Amino acid sequence: MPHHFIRKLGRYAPLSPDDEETVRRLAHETAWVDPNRDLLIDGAESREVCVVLDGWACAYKQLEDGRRQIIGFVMPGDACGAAAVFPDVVNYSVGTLTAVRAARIPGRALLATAETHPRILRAFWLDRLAVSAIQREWTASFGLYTARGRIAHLLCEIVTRLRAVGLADEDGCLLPLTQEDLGEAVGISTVHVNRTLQDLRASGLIALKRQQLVVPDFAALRAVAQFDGAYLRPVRVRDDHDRPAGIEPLTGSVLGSVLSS
Amino acid sequence: MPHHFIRKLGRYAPLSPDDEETVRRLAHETAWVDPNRDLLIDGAESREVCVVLDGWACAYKQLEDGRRQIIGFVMPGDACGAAAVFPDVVNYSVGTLTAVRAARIPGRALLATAETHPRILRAFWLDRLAVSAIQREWTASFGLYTARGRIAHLLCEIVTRLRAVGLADEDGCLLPLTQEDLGEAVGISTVHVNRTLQDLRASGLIALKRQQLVVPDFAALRAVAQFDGAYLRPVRVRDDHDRPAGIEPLTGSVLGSVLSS
DNA sequence: CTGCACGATTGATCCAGATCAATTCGAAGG
DNA sequence: CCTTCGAATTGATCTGGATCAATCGTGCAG
Repeated sequence: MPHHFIRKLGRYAPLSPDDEETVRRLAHETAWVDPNRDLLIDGAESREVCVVLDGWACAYKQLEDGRRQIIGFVMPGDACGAAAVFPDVVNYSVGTLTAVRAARIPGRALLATAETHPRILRAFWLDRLAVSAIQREWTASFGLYTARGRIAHLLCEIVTRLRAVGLADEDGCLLPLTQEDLGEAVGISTVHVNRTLQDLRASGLIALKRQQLVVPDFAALRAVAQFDGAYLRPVRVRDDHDRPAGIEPLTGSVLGSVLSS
Repeated sequence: MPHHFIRKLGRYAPLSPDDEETVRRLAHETAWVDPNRDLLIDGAESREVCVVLDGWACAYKQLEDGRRQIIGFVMPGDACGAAAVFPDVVNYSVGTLTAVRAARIPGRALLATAETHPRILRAFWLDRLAVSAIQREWTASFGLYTARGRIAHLLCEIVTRLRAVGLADEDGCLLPLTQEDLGEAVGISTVHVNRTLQDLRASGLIALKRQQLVVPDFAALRAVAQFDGAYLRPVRVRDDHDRPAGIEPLTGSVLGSVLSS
């Protein structure tokens, strides 16, 4: 079984066999969680990072009246919780959408590993930055596009992210979301999600049967969504020989002192 | 003249006089920038952090057809650019809304400082985390609330953030935004912004004349916006004596190795 | 096989907000 | 005082999407 978390991290920094083994050990203890359970609860203090290895979850905020807004999807290989490094109170929840196999990594263990495996930490941080970029993209998508565009945009994001972990092939992927989930994510009613999907289907942009999403012409869907996947591509960091004179790799003890303040 | 950047950082970590002096020196070289100029351009590579000391700017994304979406405001004391630590290509622009006094801190200088002044780095990071939290909040606000709620929510955010740097008093603040700016921020047409503001005024929730925003009853406005400012409050990080046994402050060289990969 | 439950689908109606088109106001400059 | 220009305001009309209310389809437990 491919390890989606390792594969994901590997996109951000080249991991040595030792790095990979270390990550595998960090996330070794896994457990299956039922659909519709919370992995992380709004307002709770979290000292560990939760890694989803299989299945889908979502970050969301919920109102007293029951309405909820999904603010991001957590897919195989994705991590969530605790701002990743600082023990902190999170101000959103993370709930499973399907059955999920998850690993909990104590912040302490992650930090200890960071000490000795800088590439792991780097990959982890870059992944967090990618999450921020996605969040910005959602904001823009909400403000600028109509239902059609928003859904198309979301589907582009999902396919692109799944491809990164090898869970989507050229022309589609598994999409274990109900139309209600989609609606809560893009901020439109279930009924309208249904009609919008029909519209996209009629335009030949997607096919969606059972939980199989097929995108016959990704470029066409991208055009509708005005989707530019650049924000999802791992940042290129220049090699050492490419670094301008004067910028030296730092060597002091930084992260530790920051945490202990 | 109060130094808003220092004041802002001081909220996240107690800064020693030396820390403060160091920040002051880092951000010493400032320049005034006209309104409607870009501090940061979408797609450009950035190796420095830009700190706004006075005036307002905004992060935004722009479409070919000219429409733009503001994805966040940059107010006195706020920093932007380059994911703060990693030299990187940014996928959004930052433009001034008013005249702005800004300082550019080379990533290199910031990192060197981080080495010797952990509290500064910590404050800086926590500030970045707060920005992420705000972004999540915007996503939720867009999906869940109607124009009235979104604008109320935005005003609550603005007042709360300005209070943190001493630029808002109990009952209001300066709001140097046009109705068009507001519209681009909450994803509503200018005309409707106008009508919504009138509505809020009629409800006695706000008064807005020239650029002065008055909020006679903040609690009432919060209620309309379902605004919970917890996400803007600096995270409490426990003191050393409060740390559970086994969690030691780390001391290895982490950040540097990460950057040099 | 039958009933059940949940998700997808459809139809009809209603409304928040967009869009288009003026008009008014206010501050700065001549 | 008069002009000008950007921003605020107002009115009229149009539409994307919400809402309410069924109905249909399908996998599943008894």
